[in-house]
Amino acid sequence: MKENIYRTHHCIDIDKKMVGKRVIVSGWIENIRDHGGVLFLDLRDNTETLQTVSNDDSLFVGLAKESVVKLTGTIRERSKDTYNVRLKTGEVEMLVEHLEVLSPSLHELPFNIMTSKEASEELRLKYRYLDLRNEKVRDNFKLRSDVLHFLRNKMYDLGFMEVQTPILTASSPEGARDFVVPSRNFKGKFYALPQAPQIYKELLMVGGVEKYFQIAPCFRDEDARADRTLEFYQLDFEMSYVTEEEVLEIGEEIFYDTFKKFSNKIVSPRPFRRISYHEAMETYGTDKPDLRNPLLIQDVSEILKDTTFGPFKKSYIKAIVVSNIGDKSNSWFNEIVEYASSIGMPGIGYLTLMSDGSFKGPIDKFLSEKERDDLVKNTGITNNGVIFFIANKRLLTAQKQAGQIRSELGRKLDLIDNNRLELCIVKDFPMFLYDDEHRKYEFCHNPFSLPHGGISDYDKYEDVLDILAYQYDFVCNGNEMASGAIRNHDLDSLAKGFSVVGYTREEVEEKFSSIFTAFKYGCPPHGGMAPGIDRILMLIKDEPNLREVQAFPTNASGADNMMGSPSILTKTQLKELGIKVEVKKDE
RNA sequence: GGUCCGUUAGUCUAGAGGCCUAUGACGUCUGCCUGUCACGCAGAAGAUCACGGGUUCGAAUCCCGUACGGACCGCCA
Repeated sequence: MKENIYRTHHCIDIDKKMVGKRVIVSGWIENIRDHGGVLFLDLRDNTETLQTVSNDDSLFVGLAKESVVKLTGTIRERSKDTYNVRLKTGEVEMLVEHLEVLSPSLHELPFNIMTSKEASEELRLKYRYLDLRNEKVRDNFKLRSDVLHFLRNKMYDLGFMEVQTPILTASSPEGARDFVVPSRNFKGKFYALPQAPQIYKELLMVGGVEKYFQIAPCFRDEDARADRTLEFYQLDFEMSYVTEEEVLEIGEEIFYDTFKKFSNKIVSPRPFRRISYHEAMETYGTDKPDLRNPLLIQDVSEILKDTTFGPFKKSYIKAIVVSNIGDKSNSWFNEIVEYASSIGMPGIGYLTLMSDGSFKGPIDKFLSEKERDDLVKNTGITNNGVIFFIANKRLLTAQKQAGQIRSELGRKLDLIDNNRLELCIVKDFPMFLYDDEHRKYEFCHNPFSLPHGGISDYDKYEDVLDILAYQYDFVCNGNEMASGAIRNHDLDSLAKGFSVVGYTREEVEEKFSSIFTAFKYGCPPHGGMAPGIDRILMLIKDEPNLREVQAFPTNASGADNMMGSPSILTKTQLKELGIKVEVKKDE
């Protein structure tokens, strides 16, 4: 370590070899122990804690923990019986000759530094700088730094070029709400913060950057969740002249190598399983399946198509078979029923297969002999197993509810192996979904994705819902980790897609004029994706929420009580921007 | 926009209509202690039980509303 006026050494460098040397160290007072005649002061710096000692009762008087001090003294060996094996400096101590308070701390702290993770998140975020003094908290950011370093190196090694794209950009229709920034020079106009550098990276392809990447901040003005914050970072990349598989292989390398290097968990081997969106919805009831959960969803609509049980009639019926839980208590099953009710299911049927081959359960009396036989034959249920039935007249609802029941059963039965990182790739997303509520089509994912058959798909399929796109998500343990696509660079085809969701060609050309103009000058076929940095870190560190891996996050409502943001502007600021604020009072 | 959960000294927490003049631990302050290391011992201070209203003879405790915090649904191409 370089010497300066504050230190000749960091604590970590002080060991037996230093005995007899006069050193200067600076850092925080972690603790003071007064034994009457001998006093200990633990000094913590960025690297380690060092015990210092004085026989002068007056030297440490009035000092508050967490004050910043500079200590000058001589290193001496401790007697063997007072070694502290928990400190790397534990065989030595400093006999303090001089103490200088560089910056005192208040005597009473908002929380104990060493156990800050036990304090409420609200307090931790308000005093994040104190929280960060806890090495366990700071570890996440050391890891974040290491992962960013690793990813950046990897992208350079793979031949990608780092390009930084604007933070002040244009608001775009479709997608999430934009955060907007008023313009002073163009009164009444606004910049928007990027939800992702989507357009820019495609323009880079047009500009001849064949392999682009960026560790890009993304902003979305939507309500947060444990795994969703207003701003987050993506390893955004895009490549020219590639097929879907080639992009997926790069993605696999990034995820596999990163998890392998930084996590102790078992990482699923490459290649990751490819699962079509259709299969994911049918088998897992979600487009982000947790493959650690061994339970699978089966469709029994055909077997029960003539059922006499009212709630099953004319419905899509999904089944989940669980082995060996037939002897669970009534209250256990009641909890499942309650859970089903809590997610809006009118009820959930279940049957237990008894050793004599009969079923036990409230809906057994509605089954015909053939239905019973077919269920046993087709579902693979074994003695003492239970079939749960999830039925709904809408396919998507039946699938999603079955997915939620699958997750709940997995949790409740402790079927999730927390020591694994199970990755898969969900692909072949439909280009469009139908929004029942608003009675219109909408893009399933990204409007700029390429349909499998290009523009000809719009002629090939009578129903646009049948059009599949080169669109893919990387999923790990039930979390969406990355999203990407082979993009559509054919203007007619793009415009066709937008027309399905209700935009005229003119509107599209205007709203996306940059890309619609650029593509007229020769655009290489291209595709890419964007792994979420924060979620990768969250999984590696097993943190329950994203905020634990962000240095200064907002709270779950999007407010920052440390900085006081969002905040009001002064009248002068507003005037300069030409903005008048009218806050409607709720009545 | 909606649903659910929470809010008690600086911090974490006990508390289930009268045992509350509110428990314990940590922290803070004072004193004692020459080998501790989350030192120990003795003592002290520190809480309008988030706020407003209601029910009740009586509310930290039950009800309603508000604020704040969290999880989820909607939303997140």
